[in-house]
Order: sequence, then structure tokens, then C-alpha cells
Amino acid sequence: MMSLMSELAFQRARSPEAKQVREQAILAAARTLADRHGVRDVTLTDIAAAVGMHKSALLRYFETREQIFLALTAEGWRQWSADLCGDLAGRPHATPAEVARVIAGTLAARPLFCDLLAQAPLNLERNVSIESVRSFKLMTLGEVERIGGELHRLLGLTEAQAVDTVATATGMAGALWQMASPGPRLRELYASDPRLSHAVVEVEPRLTRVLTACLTGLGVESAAAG
Amino acid sequence: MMSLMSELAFQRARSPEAKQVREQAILAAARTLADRHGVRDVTLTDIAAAVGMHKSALLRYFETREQIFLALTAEGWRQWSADLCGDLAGRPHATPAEVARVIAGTLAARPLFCDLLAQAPLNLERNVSIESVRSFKLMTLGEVERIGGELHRLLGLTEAQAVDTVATATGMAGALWQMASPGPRLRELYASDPRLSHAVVEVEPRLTRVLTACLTGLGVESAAAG
DNA sequence: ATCATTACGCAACGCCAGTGCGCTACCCGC
DNA sequence: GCGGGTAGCGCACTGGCGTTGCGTAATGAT
Repeated sequence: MMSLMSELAFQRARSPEAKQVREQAILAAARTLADRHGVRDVTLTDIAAAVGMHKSALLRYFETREQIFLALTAEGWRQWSADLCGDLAGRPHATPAEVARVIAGTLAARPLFCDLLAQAPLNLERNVSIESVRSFKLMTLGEVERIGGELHRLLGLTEAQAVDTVATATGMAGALWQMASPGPRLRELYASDPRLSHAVVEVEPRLTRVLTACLTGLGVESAAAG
Repeated sequence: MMSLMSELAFQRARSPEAKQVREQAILAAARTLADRHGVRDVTLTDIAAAVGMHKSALLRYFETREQIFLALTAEGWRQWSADLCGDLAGRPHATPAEVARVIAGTLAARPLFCDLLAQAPLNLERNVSIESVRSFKLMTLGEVERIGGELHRLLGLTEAQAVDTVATATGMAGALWQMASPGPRLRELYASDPRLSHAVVEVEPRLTRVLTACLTGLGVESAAAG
């Protein structure tokens, strides 16, 4: 593969700006590879080859392999949250079903983020310094609050209900994506055995249905309580 | 650790019965260790030491490490399904909220199963022969249908709604359990930073709330359609 | 008691994430 | 320009993982 370094004006990053360029190059390489092969199957050596550096050099920018992907997860949260809140802000009188559709749509449009959502608590947070986990969790909570605010404004959900909804959305998105992207090997299996046709999962429609039912149900609760 | 072999009448399993004893011993050891340390952190060497065999000997009974845990997952599905259906059968006129409570309760009572549910599509199914995946998937679909039948009988859900509900229950159980069992390291972090108190997740109440909302919402849909 | 079978332990392999060290590209002062 | 100290980087290595091939000895049949 053509080294990305050839386009750069330096071979060694000494200034803070150059270091940031490197850091972004690493994240970009990891993003591309993970998008193509799945987070699980991308090794440090793969990323290093893609950036045109040795893997040991990557670990001067990120403490472990997992921290690279945790950084991508954080980025994904910020982008998804911004996108979702922007979309919801443009629909002042959205119904529960409409909100569910928007949440499911914005998540399903981000397969890598769904992959990362499934990986984060299971694989990523467990091999990263406590400080990294702390800042990641705080960022996450902030975005959840932000989305929760929109859900409160639009549907009148309580804070607890909004948190439950976001947890359901992200948890199910991760779980469904893992089931829905079984790789070519399992796709072939599903195609070969008609009994397994029911095992094929489409993320967006199922997520939409689940969230619609969930938000509708929460609306019923609120009505009964209020 | 005291070898389990010392209690056995043989050192090498030659008869089919003896082989089955070995296989069960391996599964029992893996179950105990995974219950204690989490599936992720149990290695082949750990299991081998617990059964009193060399790790290479385990692979004569299971094709890979992952297949051991996939077998435990299958076992977990059968037990959970039987338990859940038995419980639901004893409540002929259950409300959606009551059904949600039973589903969440039976899942939360099986932390290892929740762990395995999260691991299965992500880590287990990807390192096992296609044939093993096929039989695992078929078993799973059978249990889902069985549970779906109960949900149809009790709440009048359609087959698709029932499948969505089971997927939601198992998907969320896995996701929530991963967030809820962060190990001593993260527990300490949560305790140390008051801003992170919201990050603490309790599986059963949250799963109950989500499923209640979901089932209530589905009921509303059915009423609107019927 | 002996033999054929085969379950097992041992040692090795390839791959992974992560580390210690020496080299040299780089920036700065002259 | 030019030399020197700083520090970013590649190289080579470690340890641990899952997995494999082989020699050996436990075992059931004769």
C-alpha cells in the first residue's frame, strides 16, 4: 500500500500540529479498516501498515489498540448525537413513531458506530487506562443528556425514561448489528439453509419497530400517570 | 487446584460414556470459571487446569475455545426458555407488565447467560465451524419460536412481534450486562467520581422498564390495528 | 501377558499486543 | 550554513494466546 507519509512534509512529528496530523491519520486509517473488515479483525499491524508507520510508533499516540477504537467511539457518539438532535430539532411536533424512525435511521446509517457500540463495554473499555474510561464515560453521559433533553422536549419523557430510551437504542443497535453483519461465511450459510432465513436480521426496520413500541409504551405510561 | 481426575475411575476416556463424562467436566469447568471471571477472561489454559487436563486435550472434545462457550450458550438458551415458558404457563392472564417482569427476572437471574448472549454473535460464532453455527442457530430459532408461542397465547402478539420482543430481551440483556458488570476496576471509578453515578446500570430494573414499555406499545399497536 | 488402539501430555508454531533500545530526522542556536 | 541535543521512530524482542503434530503410555480385547 502507498504510504500516507509520502504526502506529508515531515517524517517525524515534532510540533504539536504535526503530532495532531499523525493522530488524525491513525484514526482515519483505523476508521477505514474497521469500516471494511469490522473492528474485531483490525490489528495494530494493519493500522500501522495503512498509516505507513511501525506499530510501536502508534503506541506513542494511543496507549493501547483499544484506545484507538475508543477514540473512534467517542467521535461516533458526538457525530451521532449532533446529527440526531439536529434532525429532531427540525420536527417540533414529532410523534413517537417518527422519533423512533429518526433514531433508528441515524444509527443504521452508521454501521461502524454500531459495531463500536457493541465492542465498547465488552472489549474496548477493558484494556484502557482508568482515566481514558472516565473521560469517555463523561462524554457519553453528556451526549445522552443532550439527546434526553430533546426527547423530553418532544415527547415529554422523564429523564429516566429518556436515558432508558437512549440505552435501548444504542444497546439494540450494537446487538442487532452484530447479528446482522455475520460476514460472508454466515451469509452463505443463511442462503444455503431455508430454515435459517428467519435468522437474517435487518438492523433498521427491526430497530425502528422496537423503538416505536418502546416510545409508544412510554407515552401510554406518561398518560396514565399524568 | 485439585484435579478432578482424581475422583474418576479412569485417566483416559475410551468408552463413549467416559467421553461424555469428560465433555461435561470441561463444560462444568468452563461454566464455573466464566461465572466467576467473565467469559472474556477465561483462557483454554485456565479451563484445562480446572479439569486437570492439558489444553490440547480439550481440543479433542471441542474444535475451538469458542465452541466450548457456544455449547454453554446453547445450554443457557434451553434452560432459560424452559424456565420462562414454565413460568408464563402458570400465569394464564398475565399483563404486558407482568410478562416483562418475568422475562427480565429470568434473564437477570442468569448472569452467565447474559454474558454469553453478548459474546455469541461477536466472538463465539466467528471462530467455530459452519456446521456448529448452523445447529446453534437452528436450536436458537426453535427456542425463540417456543417463547414466541407463549407471547402470542398470552398477549396476542403476532409472530414478528414476538420475535422482535425476544430479540429485544436477549439483545438488551447482553448489552446491559456488559455495562453493568464492569469489574472491580470500573466499580471503583464509578464510586470515586460522583458525576459517574449515573453510569451505574442495574440490569433487572432497566430491562423490566424497557420490556414493559415495549410490550405495552405493541399492545397499543395491536389494538389500533384490530 | 501381550497387543493394537488411541487419549493424552509435551513442545513447538504463528499471531497478537506491547516494550526497550539505538538510530537519525529534526529544530534551534550559533 | 552547520553542528548538537532532543525526541520520534523502526527494529527486535517478550510473553501469552489458540492451535497443531508427535511420541508415549493407559486401556480394553484377545
